[in-house]
Amino acid sequence: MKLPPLNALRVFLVAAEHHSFTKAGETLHLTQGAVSRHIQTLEAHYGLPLFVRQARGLTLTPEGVALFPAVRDAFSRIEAASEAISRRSRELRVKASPSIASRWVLPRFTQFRNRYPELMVSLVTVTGFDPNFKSREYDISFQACETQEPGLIYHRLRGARFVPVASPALFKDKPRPTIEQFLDYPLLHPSHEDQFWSQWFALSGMNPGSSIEAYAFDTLDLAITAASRGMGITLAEESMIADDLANGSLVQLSDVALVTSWAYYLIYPQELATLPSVIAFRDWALSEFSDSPPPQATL
Amino acid sequence: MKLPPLNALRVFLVAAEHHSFTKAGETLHLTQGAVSRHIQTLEAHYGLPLFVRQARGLTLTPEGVALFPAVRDAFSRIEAASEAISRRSRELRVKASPSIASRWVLPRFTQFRNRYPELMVSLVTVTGFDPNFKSREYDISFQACETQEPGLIYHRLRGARFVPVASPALFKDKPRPTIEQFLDYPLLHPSHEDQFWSQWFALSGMNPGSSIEAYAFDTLDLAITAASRGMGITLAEESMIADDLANGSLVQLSDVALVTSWAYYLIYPQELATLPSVIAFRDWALSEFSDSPPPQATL
DNA sequence: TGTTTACCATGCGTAAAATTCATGGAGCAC
DNA sequence: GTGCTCCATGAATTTTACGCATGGTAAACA
Repeated sequence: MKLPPLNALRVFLVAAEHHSFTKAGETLHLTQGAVSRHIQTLEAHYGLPLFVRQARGLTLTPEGVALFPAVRDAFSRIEAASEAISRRSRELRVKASPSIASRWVLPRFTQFRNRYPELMVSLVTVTGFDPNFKSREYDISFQACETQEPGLIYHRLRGARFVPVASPALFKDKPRPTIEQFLDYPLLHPSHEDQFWSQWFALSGMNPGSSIEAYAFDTLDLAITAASRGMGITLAEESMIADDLANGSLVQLSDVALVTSWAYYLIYPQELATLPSVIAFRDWALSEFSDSPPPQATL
Repeated sequence: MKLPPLNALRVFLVAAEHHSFTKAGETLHLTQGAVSRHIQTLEAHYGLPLFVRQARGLTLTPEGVALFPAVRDAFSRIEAASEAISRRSRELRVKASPSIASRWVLPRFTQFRNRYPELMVSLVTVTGFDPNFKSREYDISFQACETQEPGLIYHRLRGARFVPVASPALFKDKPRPTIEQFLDYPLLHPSHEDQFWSQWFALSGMNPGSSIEAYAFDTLDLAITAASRGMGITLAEESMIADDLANGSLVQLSDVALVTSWAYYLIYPQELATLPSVIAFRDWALSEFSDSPPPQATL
């Protein structure tokens, strides 16, 4: 393949559009002389003139006329493809369940946006999980799961540990309840399905039998919010209540923690692994949401 | 318009085709390091990787995959257009009538081809004249004419001057005929239409009346050829018989020359005036077929 | 007609970019 | 481990691009 000098071609394109070397130079932030030389280079390459230089403006030779649309189309094709892949590197859609979004991600999100101001990060809080990212509604996902799908990359963030918490206002002047006294209060359940409370009581050495009555909530987040408003005692995932414990809106009522078989992961498709936006978010998320130290809110 | 570095794009294209920087370097006559740097430039421009470097071969990232066909198509578009206009600069189709072709052009044609070996020159000998070059069957034309069409460029080569010639063998041992004795021999007429012989006799001060019987030929060339074979006396255009006079196959029988109102021109469309091939041929033809000195054959 | 004006061309010096060379390092095969 | 094959990279060099200033030309102007 014997291509003409490509930079000269771009100069040719602009000069042909302007019918002027001088104006082309202004557009390209070049001097008129530089434009003239580029055109000369191109004309030397083809061995024929592309412009007819007249004192009264510049016109294209038939060869220049033939070349012009090809160059214009070629460059606009490159421009379109470049624009498409550039956009992908600047945008990032992060998916998280409502609980994780409000309790984990949102408190730290501004920090990330400040560190990477050129990234257009958006938070998607669809419930449910598209296991293969087929819908392409998001690029990277915070997700609790037990099994792994092929084609996806999983970074384990932390296991889930549930501890009992309640608003201090719930007890007013009374002392905080012992485990045995939990049943005197409304028990809030962070799920409709899992039997967190009975598992936790079993772990504590109690067997309350079928006497557990709990108000079930859709999400972990709602149960925590309800508890902090004094509606009762809930089991809360440890990493989600750092803020509330710190500002006193919740108190932890026991050190007994229910550890689930599943864990929280950061997940993204293998083919996005090279995107700088994905890499940046992954590295940041792994350092922020890592296992050992319960994360501190940094608003 | 914000285009990526174009030379780097070409390197990217070749590297993507070879799945190897080293092989791309060989193809492009560059070192492997230079290719590596070009790719780095491009990746820095986009802010994302285009290749996945593995010890076992090179693969494209999804962004590289997206970019590849656009670059390939864009460059092949440029290449096609370049090829088209390059070909136009290397090819030249010269039109001449059979007479001019065989008597003027052909004897000197090899000289031109030797001087411009890169030009693909072809000789088109259609009879008749497409006055506006509309058929596009030829680029430049030797043509006898009186009027000029707009949009065409005319270079006058020489007026036509007809003188009587014959083969010396026609007269054997007899002396060459005087003008009065011409009628004793067959008169060959180089045209079906024009009355060259009667005009020429008038010019010589003779009035042979209607007694002129002439064998008419289609072209000037045929009449000359017939005369050189001893078939009779013909009027021949001066510039077409230099060879024959020089090698003795024809002798000129009088200095009286019939000058026509028309002349021979070299003609080409204005829009081809910038083509180097046209310019080269025009300059050569003007010096070769110029008016004053009767051209010498240079085979 | 002479002058101005608006172009493009070009010689020269400099700044920037491309390229090479030599070397280093990482993964794979044996 | 050892060799092999790639790609990355620091430093030096060559090449190229560029700006500046100037010159030339043809149209427009007055």
